Amino acid sequence: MRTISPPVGLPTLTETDLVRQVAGILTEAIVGGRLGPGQKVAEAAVARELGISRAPVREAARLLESQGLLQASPRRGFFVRALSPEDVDELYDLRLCIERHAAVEAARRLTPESRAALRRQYESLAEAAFRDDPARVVEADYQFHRLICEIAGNRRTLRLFDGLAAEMRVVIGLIGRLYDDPHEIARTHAPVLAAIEAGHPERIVAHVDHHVGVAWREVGRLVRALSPPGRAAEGHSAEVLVLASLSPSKR
Amino acid sequence: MRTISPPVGLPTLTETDLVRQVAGILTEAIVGGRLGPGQKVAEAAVARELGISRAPVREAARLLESQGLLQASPRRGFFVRALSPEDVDELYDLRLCIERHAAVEAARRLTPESRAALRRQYESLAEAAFRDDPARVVEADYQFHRLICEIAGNRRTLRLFDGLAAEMRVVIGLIGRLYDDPHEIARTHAPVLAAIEAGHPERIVAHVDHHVGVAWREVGRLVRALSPPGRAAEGHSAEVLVLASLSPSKR
DNA sequence: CAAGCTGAAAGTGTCGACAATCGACGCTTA
DNA sequence: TAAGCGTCGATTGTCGACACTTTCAGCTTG
Repeated sequence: MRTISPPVGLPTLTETDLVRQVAGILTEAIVGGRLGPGQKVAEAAVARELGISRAPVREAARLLESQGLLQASPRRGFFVRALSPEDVDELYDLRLCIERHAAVEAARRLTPESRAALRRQYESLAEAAFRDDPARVVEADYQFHRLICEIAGNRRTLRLFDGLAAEMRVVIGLIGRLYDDPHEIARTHAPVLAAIEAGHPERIVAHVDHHVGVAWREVGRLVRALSPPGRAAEGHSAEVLVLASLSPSKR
Repeated sequence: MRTISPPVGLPTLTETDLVRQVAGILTEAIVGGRLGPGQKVAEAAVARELGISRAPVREAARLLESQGLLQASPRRGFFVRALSPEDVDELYDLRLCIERHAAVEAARRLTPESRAALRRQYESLAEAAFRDDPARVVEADYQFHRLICEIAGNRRTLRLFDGLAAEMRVVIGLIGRLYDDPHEIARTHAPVLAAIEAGHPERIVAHVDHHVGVAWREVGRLVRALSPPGRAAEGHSAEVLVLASLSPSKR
């Protein structure tokens, strides 16, 4: 689970919270592709597999529902949210909207430290691309954009970004390697970094628009290609889910 | 409870869901000011008062936590989120960001029907302002902006807007009458409506910026004024909460 | 008199159980 | 043979209970 934005003044209490643990496990299973879109998430099965009762599972499912990862159907249970092409458009439309704003704001607030961090993140991305490591490219890509939101300094925007990213990862996890040419990522990220460092709002917006737009079209194309026959993952929930086990702290 | 986006093709099933009912009741109590910021929401007390068990209350509380209305403190319970001046800034920063975008998009997608609906909403607002009815002004104001997001056609943006609005209403409900001069609302809304109808992106952004900016400063000022001594509402949870009762359908 | 300690009370986290409901299978019937 | 209906199993929605934690009032002590 990503660093949950520390509420206000709470000491970021123990993570020995079954609900959050289960939410993390389910999230990981979903974005990792082990739970495919449309697949049912039976609370009893999850509880049995994790060796806990159904109550924490229910609450975790409710949490993930509010994040858009699961979809609740009353009296029928929870299902992994299946993303339609329209969903992808909505997701990217919203993401572009906030990321433009965040990038401009990040440039305004850029400090030597955050600037260095952003550069480091870019380097890490470029290296992953150079090594042709799709998984790490996706991760570094995500972290780069997340860092921009973080530097912008609006915790709500950051939380929103995390939520959008989680939803998208359902798709991305499915697709596996997102880009045919990993090097293209580095190429489209560089101008964004440069624009933020230069601090010209119009240029920032233009480059963010271009960069996110590329990803938008790419993902949209892939989802559209997968969408009609994508019902293959309607698997039954009877089978074992192979969830990650709970941390050994408790039980 | 807002119109839950009809999943895929489901017939918008029964709302006889205790969890959602409780969530609605608590939301109403919070935005209505009966539960003040920082006040504890003891699940046992709520369950007792509503005559149900704690399980649905817990899940509803988690739902509201994800919406930002409540704040969970492990092992200590749920508290009504108290908004600091920084929170207000974050909220409005994000709201401005998406509302700009939504207004431009709404203008692009404006149909005769949606245009008429927007005008109607504006009229309703102007009338409430003319009659000097603060409660209805706040409501009509909200509905006007919500309609813009709705016309923009991105369901996620709309949901986000609803979430932000709910958080803000915690403050607004406290403040009571938001504006000293209700007529000013009508004055600052008119150019927004006109700009959307005209369809000039730059003008739309400019007017939305101005209009939301006014509200931002206004709310910010009020919250800042209330913030230091605002701890008065630290009431105990032992007292009766006077929640709205459950619909008579069940139990 | 203030500070720390101790105990009880209240409240949360989790569990197992039961009833209501949904979906599926098989049976009856035209 | 196909459509309609009833029954059964599985799963959800909700409940009450128990253990542990936190809180707070009263007491002890420096």
